[in-house]
Amino acid sequence: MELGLSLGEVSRPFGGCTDKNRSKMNNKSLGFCMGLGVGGFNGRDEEKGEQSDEQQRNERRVSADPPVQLDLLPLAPVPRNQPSSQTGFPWSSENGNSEVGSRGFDVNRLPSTEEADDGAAISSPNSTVSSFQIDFSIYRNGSGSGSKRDSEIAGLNDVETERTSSRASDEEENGLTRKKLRLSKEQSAFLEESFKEHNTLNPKQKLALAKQLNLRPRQVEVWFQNRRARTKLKQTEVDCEYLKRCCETLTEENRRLQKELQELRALKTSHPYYMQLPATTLTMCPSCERVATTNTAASTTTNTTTTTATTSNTTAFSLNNKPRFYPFSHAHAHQSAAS
DNA sequence: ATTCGGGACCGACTTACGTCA
DNA sequence: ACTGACGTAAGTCGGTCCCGA
Repeated sequence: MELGLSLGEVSRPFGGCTDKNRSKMNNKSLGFCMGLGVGGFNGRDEEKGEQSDEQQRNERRVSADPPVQLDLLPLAPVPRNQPSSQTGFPWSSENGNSEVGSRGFDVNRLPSTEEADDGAAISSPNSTVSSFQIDFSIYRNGSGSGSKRDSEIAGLNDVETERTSSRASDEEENGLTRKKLRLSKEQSAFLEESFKEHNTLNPKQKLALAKQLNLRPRQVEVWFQNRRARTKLKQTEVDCEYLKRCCETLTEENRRLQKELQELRALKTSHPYYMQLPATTLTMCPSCERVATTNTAASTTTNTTTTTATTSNTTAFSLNNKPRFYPFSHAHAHQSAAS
């Protein structure tokens, strides 16, 4: 059994928040998503025919123990298709233009040797690179708006690039562990955008991204893995904070109810005949949410007012926001007036 | 139809590097 | 210049799934 909470940009935290579901909720909505996994969800095989094996495998994994999902906060709509159209991800365009186009900055790799790294699919006639080309080379000469640090990070000049590449390749050739190299700001931003589109990659997407960013497919894969891990960690922290607040709220509610119970017991003690009412049917006014008895005992309703009914719905965890019913019903001025 | 081995992928955990205060 | 904290790229391990023999 799984209890899942997600707050913020929900990135498929558990089965109920699948990409598909989220796309129905204006995709990357900001919202709160709470789930209780009880198993038995059965609607995951729809539209499988249009998905790659990888996507299907991902969905199977995610929905293995799908929860009952509860969205607690309104979801802020985000215009659909914007990221896709702006960034032109390879998998979001099928115009068949397989031209590689611009060359990326070479941070970590020797492009000539990388093609064979994860298979030869890059040069496939069905390459999805197509219109996905962004000329990252504009960042290389430091003419952008970046600071000195930015230009150091993002705009590796040719000398640095050459040095970096040769260093990496030298170490790889020597069989040593390759030094960890930071992705450029633009590479990270681009990966980030694609992550917003798909937080998992199929092999096609991975290869296309790798080619576009001039990275090894393995680097793209690792980046997405780490990105998912970071998202999950962040989400856990947020959920933790939220649950903490919920706990505090419930503690406060509990304390108040205990106090109220004491008061009611005291009331019962001081008015021993107060509870000796015949069985009644409790009804509630929809406007003021106060309760009154409706049978012959209705005439016995009192004007005693407690704070309970009016405060119960201020609690975050009041069940379904339904007011509670108390046998010590409140006086119902307009109800009696109507009768 | 079932079993088994291999490959691909993932999450979790860890390591190590780069950056910054 | 040095150092510790932090972010993150990358390695490792175990689990799952799929596919073909």
